[in-house]
Amino acid sequence: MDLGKRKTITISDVAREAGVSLMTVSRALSQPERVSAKTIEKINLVIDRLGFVPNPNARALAAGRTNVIGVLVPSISNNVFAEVLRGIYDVADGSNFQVQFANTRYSPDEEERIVRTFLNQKPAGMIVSGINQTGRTAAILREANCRIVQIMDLGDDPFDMMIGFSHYEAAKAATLHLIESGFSRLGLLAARLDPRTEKRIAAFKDTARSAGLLDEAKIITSPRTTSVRIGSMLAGELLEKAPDTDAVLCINDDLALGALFECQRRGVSVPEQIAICGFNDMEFSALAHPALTSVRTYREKMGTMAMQMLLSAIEGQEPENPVVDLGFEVIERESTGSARRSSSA
Amino acid sequence: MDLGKRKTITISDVAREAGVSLMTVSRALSQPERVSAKTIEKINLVIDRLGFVPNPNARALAAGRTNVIGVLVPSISNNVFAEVLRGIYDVADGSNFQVQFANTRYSPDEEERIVRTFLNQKPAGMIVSGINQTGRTAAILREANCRIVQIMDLGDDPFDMMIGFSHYEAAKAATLHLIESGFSRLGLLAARLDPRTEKRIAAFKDTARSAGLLDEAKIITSPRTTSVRIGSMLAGELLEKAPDTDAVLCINDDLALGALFECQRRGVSVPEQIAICGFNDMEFSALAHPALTSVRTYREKMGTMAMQMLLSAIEGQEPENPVVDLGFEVIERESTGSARRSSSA
DNA sequence: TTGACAAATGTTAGCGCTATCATATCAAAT
DNA sequence: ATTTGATATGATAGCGCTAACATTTGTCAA
Repeated sequence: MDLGKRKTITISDVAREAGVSLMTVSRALSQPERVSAKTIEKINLVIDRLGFVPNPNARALAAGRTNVIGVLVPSISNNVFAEVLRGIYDVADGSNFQVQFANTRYSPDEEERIVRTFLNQKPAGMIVSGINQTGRTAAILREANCRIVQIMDLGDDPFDMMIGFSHYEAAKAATLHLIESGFSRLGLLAARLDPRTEKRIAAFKDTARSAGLLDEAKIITSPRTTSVRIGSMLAGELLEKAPDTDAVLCINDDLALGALFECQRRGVSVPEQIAICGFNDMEFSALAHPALTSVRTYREKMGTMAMQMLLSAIEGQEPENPVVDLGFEVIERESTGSARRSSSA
Repeated sequence: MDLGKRKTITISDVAREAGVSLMTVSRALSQPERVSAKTIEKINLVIDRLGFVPNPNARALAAGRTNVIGVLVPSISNNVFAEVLRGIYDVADGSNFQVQFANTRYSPDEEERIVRTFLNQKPAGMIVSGINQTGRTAAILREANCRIVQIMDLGDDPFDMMIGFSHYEAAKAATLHLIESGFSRLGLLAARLDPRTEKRIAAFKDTARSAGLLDEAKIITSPRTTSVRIGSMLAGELLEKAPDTDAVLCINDDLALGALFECQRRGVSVPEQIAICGFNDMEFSALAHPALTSVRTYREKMGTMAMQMLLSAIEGQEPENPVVDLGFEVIERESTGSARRSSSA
């Protein structure tokens, strides 16, 4: 490896070679409309010949701002966030802005630390997950000298802009679907108890209670990270503790898939003996056998729209509505399909 | 939002308040061992009171280097890379280094562009995926003034350091497993034809051919992004075009899961009528019903080790061996389980 | 008490770029 | 020709920090 210090090519090298002042080169780079076409062409030729590339650090220092968009999500390995990130990157890659990403590992303290670090780099904008920041994090963000989009959830008091859906309403709709399908001995599987999961759990409990169908013994949770394995484990626990359960709401599709596999292993037929409803409608849910009922959420779209709102706002174009509700949809499939039929039979 | 420009607090503000010179503050921050304990304490008090945070751009500009580690992977939504990234972040989060991540979308040109951009920020190190960069990208990387780790694959001529496994050997082992299990009408499902996938395909073909079992009609591929859905589609195609197939190697576990679901939908029993072998041993493979045979690869470990090697090298500690082969393991499960039994029955 | 040496702190000069203001250039209008 | 008002370009002063060297302070032996 060449560790020798080839002299870095700077804007002044380009200026000298092109026979113009350094400021003209700087303008040619960042405000080309203020430089004559002839000069720009001349400069670009030199830039190509020298292989010049501007130093973003010097730029940031001199300008007092960057083209960085800071993105904070709780987890990187959770597919839900991976899809949101994909949406974010899809839009960012077509812009001049650079995404810088960090994961909080579901820790509010970590989140606060990262927010400070990011803000220090004078980002052009930030995307943060959820509405349950600590008071201090919230205070820092409200004072931040950049535009902010909160994603994944909805609330009354956005820092700036917000795009998400109501976890409570979505889980309520799923629970109602089970009830309306004729199931009455409702179970719940949940893992990774973050604020959004808790809202879904609350919705399930409230809705089941209202229908007189709440049985706390059928609620199985784990603080561990959600996964197919945990889904199998929780389902096993449910089937043993409360074998009379006739339908189970899984707080996400990983758990639902794990639950489906566990039922298959135990010879418990889905949906005849137990119905399964997932959450998020991940790709595999439609393909599983039996296909899994789930609540569709718009994860990639959340990412793209968040980024679009942010970029527009940075460029001075205020969104008509700073809070966007992407909604959700209960997608009924085989795994909750036959309750009415079998009970009416 | 407060868009007013509260004056930024700089190192000189801290120095003045603490009654020391600006350089002492700078040292207290980056080389505390060169400052007396008393002075450090005094400075830290002022830093806390003022809420000072160093400006990373100024730091980078003055020092001519950053604490950024650039990470390049082809895709963000592919679980395989998400797991590698998790490993990388796990190590990075415990260090002073900051990960900056970009995805090349499997495009060599995009990769070249991103490498240029990254290198411009004078990163402390880079992690790049694979060994199939374009000539120009390779040239740039070899000249780069930073340490580099290549991940995901293995090759003879590392830019600097390398950690991965042999895709060819792993797919060969999987194919041999099918052959040795007594299957003889071998199919292959593959999607997303990147260089590593191609190596696995080549290994399957070579190995099947050597055994006199290669049937090109049983090789079904798609250039589209790998997914459970594509797995189902390809499996459907295979079952229709070559219904005599008795075992299928899927180039990754997403495809294998899709194939399993498709077989279940069509009432084709696994492994009695067709055996399925996946690749990567994702979490769900062990849990599926029947459990999926797969080739275990060490994705998170690849991330953690890559980062550890990189950080050690940056700190001047050369690895004993710059090329690390993480190996693989064929994990035999139910989905390829009963060939010998059924054929001997 | 004095030198000698290390430890601690200070001074100075940039890093590569942009903001800001100043100046030059040029076409069109007088 | 001369004024005018844009348009294009230039000179200068930092942005906030660190490298490199310079100086001061402290510690110990003789």
